Amino acid sequence: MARDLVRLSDVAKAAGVSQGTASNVFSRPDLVRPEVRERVHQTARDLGYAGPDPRGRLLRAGKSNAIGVATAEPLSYFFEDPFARVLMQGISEACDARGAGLALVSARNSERLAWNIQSALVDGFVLLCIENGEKLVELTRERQLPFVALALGKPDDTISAIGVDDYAGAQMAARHLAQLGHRRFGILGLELDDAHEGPVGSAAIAAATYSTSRDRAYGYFEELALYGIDRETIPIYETRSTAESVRRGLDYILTAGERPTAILAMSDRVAMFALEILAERGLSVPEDISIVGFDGVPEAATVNPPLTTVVQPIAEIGRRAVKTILEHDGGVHRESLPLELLVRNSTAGPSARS
Amino acid sequence: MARDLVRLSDVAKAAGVSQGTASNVFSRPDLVRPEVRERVHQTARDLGYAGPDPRGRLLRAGKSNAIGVATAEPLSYFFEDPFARVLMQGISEACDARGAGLALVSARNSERLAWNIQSALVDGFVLLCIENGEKLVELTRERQLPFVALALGKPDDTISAIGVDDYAGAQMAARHLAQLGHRRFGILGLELDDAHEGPVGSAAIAAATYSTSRDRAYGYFEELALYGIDRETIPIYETRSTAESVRRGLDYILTAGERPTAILAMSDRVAMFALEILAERGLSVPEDISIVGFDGVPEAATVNPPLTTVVQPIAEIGRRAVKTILEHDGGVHRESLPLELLVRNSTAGPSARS
DNA sequence: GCGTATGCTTGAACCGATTCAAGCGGTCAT
DNA sequence: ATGACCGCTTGAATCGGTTCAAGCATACGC
Repeated sequence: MARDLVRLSDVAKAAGVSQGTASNVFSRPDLVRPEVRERVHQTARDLGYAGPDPRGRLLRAGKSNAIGVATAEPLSYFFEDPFARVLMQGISEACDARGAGLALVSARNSERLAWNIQSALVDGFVLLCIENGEKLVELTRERQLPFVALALGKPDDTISAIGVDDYAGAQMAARHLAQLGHRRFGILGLELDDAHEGPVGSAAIAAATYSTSRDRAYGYFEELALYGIDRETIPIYETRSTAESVRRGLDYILTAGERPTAILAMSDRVAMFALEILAERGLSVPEDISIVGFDGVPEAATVNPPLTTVVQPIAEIGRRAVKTILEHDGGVHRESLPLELLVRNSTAGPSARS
Repeated sequence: MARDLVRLSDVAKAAGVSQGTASNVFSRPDLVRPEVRERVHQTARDLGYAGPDPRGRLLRAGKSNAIGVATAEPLSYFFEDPFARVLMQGISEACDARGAGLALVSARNSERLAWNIQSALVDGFVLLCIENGEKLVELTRERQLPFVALALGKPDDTISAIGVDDYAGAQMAARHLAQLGHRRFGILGLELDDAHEGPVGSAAIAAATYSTSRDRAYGYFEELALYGIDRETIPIYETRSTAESVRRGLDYILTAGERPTAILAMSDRVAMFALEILAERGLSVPEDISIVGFDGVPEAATVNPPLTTVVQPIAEIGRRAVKTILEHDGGVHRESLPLELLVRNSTAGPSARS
């Protein structure tokens, strides 16, 4: 009924103490004589006081004791996407441990996103730069709060960021396949620029907005070059991480030249779609074709066949991000975490029939 | 560097306008003459003003434009548990649509939980009462904000709640099995009270703290009674939703009397654990034994065999919860959503060999 | 030239707490 | 008896905005 009618000053007045004392009763009880303390508590109860309003406290204290995780995807992304989920587990673990709250910030349209970022009651941001990462960084920077970018597209030394060595990871994947004896490859890539899909050449890669895709591509190329494979002969298709997009990508890759015996996928998600589609077409993995993913999401272990992939320490990235925001409060902090190749059953040597 | 040094009043002073006007420049630009507006903006830029601080606005406006989702589980629960994830998808969808923010509130120990609830900057709470639900309700009630309880243990007409008709759902499950011809059952239950596990009888069920478990049990019983099955002959084991617990439950159920031909599980999670354990023991489902779950989480469709289950409109529950908080601001709002039996492959008629 | 409508701008009140220097009564040591 | 000190309480300042009634030009109609 009577919402928020009674405030600390009302309680103080009714109990016959100063507001300062009343405040102490709730925030620093040991400073108040037990007798007075009890009287104030009783008065508060009688009046139906809801306890110190965090809004007032916030203004005074300055800190909201919560961190925000922002992305340009819809909010449900946090609960759906395998990568995001593992990341959030790391983040929430770190928040739990530090007693910090967690606010999810996002929006589809950029106007609302801007507003949400401006008005989020947090002490810092973790930025999930999946798509439209630069916009996100720009908006957050205006807020003048500490933030750390994850998987940022463009490397920008002026902002804190935590990431992985995409280049080295891609090399591991390529090396694994090359050592298995593969010589004909196809690449299922991620977005190089916003809203694009299709076959791409070296030029497009060099001009990529997102360094993640570019670095992975270069890692593949450089490693394969050691085995005498010319990058120009490798079909590469930029997908949009949807089943349909991967289907088109596979079509292209499998028919662009002589059929590859191995596929390098830039994410587990893409690799898993590819697995399904290959099965539909009667191609068996790894007998007919090998495939290696990237990311190391949990689902990759349970698909059929279990996916060989380059695993990122996803949860650890999340933990470090929180730590960075809460502790490294001052300057720029950049960190690159190691990657690891996890060989499962989606890769094998090229068989005679290929 | 210079953090938060410049405030609206500084900008106003520097630009030679009143603070009121400066405020309008940012919040209601159309009220200010373009020329002045531009001058203020320019001054703000020169001074490095970060824009109106949400803390100040919050205090004045009263609304934080965010809802909190609280539970007594650790924060990572939101990203791990299948039920919670689908629920959060519904919640986040509704928040997105209304432009509301989302804050996750939780803590393992109840002291911290209390603090987190008291200090959360939100306009209302959705309470995920999994465990320790009453404590959660009590803490939230003190805050005097609108809230709605989900899956509340004890029915309490004085609080808003959204749930499902557990009783009817359980009936559907039991009826399905009975009509298939089953006459010997075992029940894998959920918690009746905190921190308990083991075989239970009618008395314990009647005295349950959590109505969810009780209602489901009664639904099973009443329906089976129609087929002449005495509830006292049905072994029922209260599990704790872990693999080990389910293993012990299964041990009990399978050996308490003549082996059942069908198992009624009070959650998909429990049913899925049971599926694994039965497979280990060489019992095939549904040939040797049928099993039906409860909840309808997405994973239930992909296990082997796909699980017959009673599906809850989980995401819809989430959506309605948000709607209730944001719109039904005043009184108590109680709602019960319909359940549906989804027959997949974990159930069949009892075979000759059983 | 006068009254009035129009359109910005101002100044002050207010949102709900926390904090801290100063005050005050009483105790203790000398 | 005096001064130092202790423990609790007070009052006022502060946090950073928003809002609204009132004020002040300027332009307009007649």
